[in-house]
Amino acid sequence: MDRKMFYDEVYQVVQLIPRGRVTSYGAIAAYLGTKSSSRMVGYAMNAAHTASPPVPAHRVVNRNGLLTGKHHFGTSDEMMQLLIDEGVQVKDDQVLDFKTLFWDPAIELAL
DNA sequence: GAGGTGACTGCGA
DNA sequence: CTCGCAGCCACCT
Repeated sequence: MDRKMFYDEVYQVVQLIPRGRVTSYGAIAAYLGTKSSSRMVGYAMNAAHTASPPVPAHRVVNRNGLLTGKHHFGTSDEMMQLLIDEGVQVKDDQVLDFKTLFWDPAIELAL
C-alpha cells in the first residue's frame, strides 16, 4: 500500500543525505507530501534498522537539530558519535551549525 | 473494534 | 524567552 511506499521513500531520502549533512523529520515529511505527518517519518525511522540497506538515521534529527532519536540506537552516544565521525559537530545531543549543515531534500533534490 | 503511545511540528500564552 | 496544548497517522496491546 502507499503506506509501505512511504517507508521506502523515507529510506531513499535518508540514504541520499550527503555525509556530514543532516536533515529534519519535517523536511522529509514535507518532501514526501506528508508534512502533516512528520511523526510518521520518525516512525519509519523506527523500522529503519530493519530495512535491507542500512539507513543512516543518525543524519535525521528534529527541526531543532536535537538528537531526539538517539535513544533508539544501540547506545545513546552511538548517534552522536556517528555524526561526529562524519565531521558534524554535536554538543549536548544537539547539532551545531544545524542550519548550515541542514540538507533539505525539497531543495537539494529539487525535482 | 477501541484505546494508548510516539525518532514531530506549529501556534498560543 | 520558556512552557503547554492540539493535530496528525501508523503501530501495539
